[in-house]
Amino acid sequence: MTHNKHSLRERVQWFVERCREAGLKATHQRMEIYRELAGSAAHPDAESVYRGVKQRIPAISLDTVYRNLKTLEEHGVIRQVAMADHRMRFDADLDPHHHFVCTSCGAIQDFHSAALDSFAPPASTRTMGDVDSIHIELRGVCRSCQREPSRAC
Amino acid sequence: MTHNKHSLRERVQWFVERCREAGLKATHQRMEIYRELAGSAAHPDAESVYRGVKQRIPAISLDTVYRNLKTLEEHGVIRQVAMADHRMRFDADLDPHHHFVCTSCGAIQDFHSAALDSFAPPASTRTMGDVDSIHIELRGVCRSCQREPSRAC
DNA sequence: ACAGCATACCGTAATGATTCCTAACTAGGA
DNA sequence: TCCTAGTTAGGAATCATTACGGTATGCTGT
Repeated sequence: MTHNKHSLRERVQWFVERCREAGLKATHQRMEIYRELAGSAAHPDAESVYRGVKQRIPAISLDTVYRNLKTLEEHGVIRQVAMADHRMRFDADLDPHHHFVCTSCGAIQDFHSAALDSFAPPASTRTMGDVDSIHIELRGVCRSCQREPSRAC
Repeated sequence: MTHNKHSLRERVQWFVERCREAGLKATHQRMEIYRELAGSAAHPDAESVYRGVKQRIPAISLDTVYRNLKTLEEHGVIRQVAMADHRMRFDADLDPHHHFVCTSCGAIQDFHSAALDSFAPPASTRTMGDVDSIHIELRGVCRSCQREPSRAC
């Protein structure tokens, strides 16, 4: 299930074009890594992406997954989402959106908010530096965890 | 330099009371760890706290620092700040505030926003869970790094 | 001040996520 | 097809973080 208005096929095609522009080779492994990420709404970590891709490319190396996630992030094709459980997660959706993070199980859900999209940094941040991106996160306990406090989602 | 309206002495005193309430012993090491954190506006990671405390308690163990930071976080006395560079940083300021993160040197600066403090989560998040807090992160390059791109802040 | 008990401490070893190394391989252009 | 810079696989290395075992210390009641 995708979490984007474009089909997975369209997004992979878009991805290939971005790779060309960036001078990156559109290798089989690289495309499958992107496809795995774009096809998941769970904001998976590197290990999860690895497991998913491994089903289609059994010989894939974990390092290849890490290397490509890092490369793609550097080129702005995907985003990193920092979590408190010292695992980095990734997101292939570059459209403006925000995250609801469950402080109990760590699950991340996307949501949209026109009010937040139009948030302007207060004047007090001017002296700190130039803002490139804004990252908004709501924290709370998700419904599943409210029902079953012991279990992970 | 503190980043809080209360003096360091007041905050340590408050900390000791919170420890008592939580049934935690207010040991020398624990207090120094908190003091180190509360006295810094740099949101240090565990290693930095360790180095700072070590100047006053040379025999302190790195594990003691990690264990106490974790314990204090579990008791809500300090907060964890997740970073994309797979190191967790800590913050002794529990008042609502947000962060400007330099993508070049990793420095974190606090800022406040009354508008966000009173922000009401959109209806679409109702089904996800109950929102406890809103956390905003601005990413960009800080003034120091703009001047000296090569050096860390 | 002192005993008893739980908790916290230290040093070190282990774990888990991430990155490095390098020889072999591949995409994409000439 | 051929060349070559970029990429991969696999294992070893690194870094942050946590677990363990033995010892020491803070707290409570005497």
